[in-house]
Amino acid sequence: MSQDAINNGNESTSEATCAICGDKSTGKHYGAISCDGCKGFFRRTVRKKHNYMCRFGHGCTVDKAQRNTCRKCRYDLCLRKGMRREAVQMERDRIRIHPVCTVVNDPLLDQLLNVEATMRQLRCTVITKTSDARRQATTCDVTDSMNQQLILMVEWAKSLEQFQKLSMNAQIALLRHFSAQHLVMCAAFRSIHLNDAVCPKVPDVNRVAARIVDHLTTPMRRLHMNEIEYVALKAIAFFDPLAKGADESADQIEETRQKVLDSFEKHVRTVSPLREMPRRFPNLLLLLPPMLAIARDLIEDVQLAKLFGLASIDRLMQELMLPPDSTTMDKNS
Amino acid sequence: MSQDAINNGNESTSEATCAICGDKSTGKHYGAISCDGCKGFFRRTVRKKHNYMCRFGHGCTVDKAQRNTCRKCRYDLCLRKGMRREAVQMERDRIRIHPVCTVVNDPLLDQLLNVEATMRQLRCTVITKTSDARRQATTCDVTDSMNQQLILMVEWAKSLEQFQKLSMNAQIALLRHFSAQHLVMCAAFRSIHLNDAVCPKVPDVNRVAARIVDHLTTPMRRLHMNEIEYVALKAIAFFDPLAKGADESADQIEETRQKVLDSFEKHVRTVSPLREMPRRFPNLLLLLPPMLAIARDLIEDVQLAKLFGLASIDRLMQELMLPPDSTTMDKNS
DNA sequence: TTAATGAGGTCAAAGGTCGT
DNA sequence: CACGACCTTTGACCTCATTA
Repeated sequence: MSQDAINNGNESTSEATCAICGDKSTGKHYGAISCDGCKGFFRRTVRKKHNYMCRFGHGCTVDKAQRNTCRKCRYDLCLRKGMRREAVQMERDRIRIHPVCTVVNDPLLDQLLNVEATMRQLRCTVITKTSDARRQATTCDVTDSMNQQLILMVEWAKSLEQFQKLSMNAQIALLRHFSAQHLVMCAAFRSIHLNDAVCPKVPDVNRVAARIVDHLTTPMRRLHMNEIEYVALKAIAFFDPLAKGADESADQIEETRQKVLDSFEKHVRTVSPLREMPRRFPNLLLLLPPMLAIARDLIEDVQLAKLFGLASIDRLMQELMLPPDSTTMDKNS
Repeated sequence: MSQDAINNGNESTSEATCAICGDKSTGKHYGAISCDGCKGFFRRTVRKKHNYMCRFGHGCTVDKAQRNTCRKCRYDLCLRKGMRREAVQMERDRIRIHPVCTVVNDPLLDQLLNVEATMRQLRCTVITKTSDARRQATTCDVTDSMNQQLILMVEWAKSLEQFQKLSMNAQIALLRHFSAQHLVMCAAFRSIHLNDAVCPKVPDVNRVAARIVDHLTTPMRRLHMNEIEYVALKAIAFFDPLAKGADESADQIEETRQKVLDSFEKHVRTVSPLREMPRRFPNLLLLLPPMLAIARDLIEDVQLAKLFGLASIDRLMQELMLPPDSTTMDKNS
């Protein structure tokens, strides 16, 4: 009887009781019978490489009520009771990729998204109108496609009230400054869900296309960049107070940029609020330098192509992508 | 049906509204839908065992504007709306061990700062050795100065263990990729505390110099960028996994970049955690695109200068700043 | 084949922080 | 010192692959 009582007592405590804090256990975790609390605590500690310090004398009681009072003593006890750091695995992929927030609550991002949707519809129209017949992908097609994109960019900008309010000079400056970046950014983002390359196999643009995929699309994919983040980043790149010729409106442009930046940051924090993906926001911003680099190479390519008469550079492309001093003797200017 | 309607009506307001004061709620706290203010107020009250008394007639209005007028009535309303004292837990372990730190506690940033200090000392040596006599600022002096900076950059990189661990190819790739950016970044940051321009008045480099001041130094000044932030940003720009030729070591480089990014972000949050300067961190990162743009212009200028024989391009500069295929028929190569 | 086990992840509601 | 906007941690409750 007494033996039974003693055995049962021992059994029931060790089987159903957390070896660390005495709470109800949910099985063996990382090598020790423990509760969900101590399990989670140990995993987070190992994953985040936490280093705790005891503010008292390393003799803190670790029970259900006080286990959160000192993390150092709790962690030490985890180890002493048999938990092993190696048993904690690498972080896995998310199970549910944020089913929430399909809707944006931010009016600014909302506006940008709406404009983007309008442009997407418009693109179909423009594209079918311009290159109606199915031809093989030639350099000509590529420049055609670029021209369409540039037309769309102008339309896109014009539908932004923040752009409308600017002086004509500033508007032109921003468009010129952004045009190549726009092409690159569009191509990169649109290729996220594609398996193959961005562009048709034209050797001339192939170099740029490959870099877009390697330097932009791949990182975007890795970051699971979504459309909201895309429109926000595009607006930040577009409203550049340093754009050549926009000096007088720089403050106004900067103000818009800061507003978008603010909404952008809030959004990213909401979508991936966790320590799960820290650095997500800065990493999205770090897409901008390579984007700029590729855009500049694209401009050089276009200049070269023009120089050798390899591409049909139309008026808009000339105006937007090539430096003003390179303008050919144009009667209209 | 009608009940449902009524409930839904109530729900929608009670979901987003603090049951105690009517402010915007942040969820359920201690048993009642409430705002952060009432949540904090209730916790402090319970933890500190406060006993309030109403100086009026126990009929005080508790709304967003007047909730701080009478603590007794606010507390009573908390209870009446469903908050439970038992839901407030005991004090936990501190999250932040380091209260305030004027000194950098981050080993990574510490390392970068130390290397920077060493380089500063070294610079004096190099400069006095190379341009010992006081000559007037000529194009030659400018290229001399650039050469010195490049030598320093190589030394700087070599003292970083994260750099030493890389393959030779990757090391060269990073140095080549960064050289022009290094010149621009150094110049920009060193000019923060200067009143006049960065460079001597040589027309050739004047264009770049002016842009450095306008596009980088001025924003840096406005952001009150400090040295820690400078070394961190420099490291982030330097460890670029997309550097041409560093592909095999890209993962290693990316890892270093992410570590610096992490420390950088933590630092900025510590130094200006305030509502005062939100967006400080992203704005520091947004210095990178203009930095890159100017660096590329600088390279073009150097190429032009070389083409017209205007500058003495020495071996190191040739190796680091000019594209590999532009190498002149050099006996040594 | 199914139930149990122990990895993983989720997210509401606790916690704490720190400029005002 | 209190307030409250903002950020982190906790742990009850899930999913999933492997195993008995």
